[in-house]
Amino acid sequence: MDNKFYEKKTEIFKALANPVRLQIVDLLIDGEKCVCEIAEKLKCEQPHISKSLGKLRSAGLIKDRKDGLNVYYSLAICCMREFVGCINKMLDE
Amino acid sequence: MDNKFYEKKTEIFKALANPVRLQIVDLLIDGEKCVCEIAEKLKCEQPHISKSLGKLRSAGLIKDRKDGLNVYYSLAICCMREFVGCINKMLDE
DNA sequence: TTATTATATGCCATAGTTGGAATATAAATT
DNA sequence: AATTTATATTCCAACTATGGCATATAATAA
Repeated sequence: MDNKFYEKKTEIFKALANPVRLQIVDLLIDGEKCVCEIAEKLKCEQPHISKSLGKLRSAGLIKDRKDGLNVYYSLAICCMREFVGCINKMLDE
Repeated sequence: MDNKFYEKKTEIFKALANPVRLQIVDLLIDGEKCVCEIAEKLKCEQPHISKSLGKLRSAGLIKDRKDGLNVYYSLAICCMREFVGCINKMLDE
């Protein structure tokens, strides 16, 4: 199979392979949030959250919307909810 | 949320965050395969494939079945096929 | 027992990731 | 224009992953 395909796919899973970024995805499953809201809920430094969001965004998993001083992030792919749900169910066992 | 939950979940995505391991998952979507079969199809060294399978297995994504000298691996979670399908569709665009 | 075959493990240099602290940018307010 | 607030970027030391090669294990066959 083509290299580029698997490289892009790898980037997607790398973006998800971090506890803070997975928590961000879980927050966004409940609807769009701005950076400071996420930083506050996860009790993380703002630059850390900003970098985490950048990684998720450049992998194509989330999108952003600017409004004044705030930047709001939300999920960009449909199947995230289902897959995370399935993984959660698997982890329950 | 509890640390252990997100650590385990992170381990799952880390296991998937590698082009060779993603290719292995794609092969296993078509049915169980032994190590040498996978190594041959992916044109990789056997130790490399063996370590890759070990990582996928300890994350709980695949399971193994021994039969004589061979060890056959297959997918252990249901939703892998759907999620990979969705990611592939997303990458087409 | 010895040889063969399939698989797993250990070692290791290189490359990539992590998150903290300081700093930069950019929009809104005074 | 100066200040404030939200977000993004840079630098960097500590940590972790990567894959090649040699070697170990384990099952079968001769």
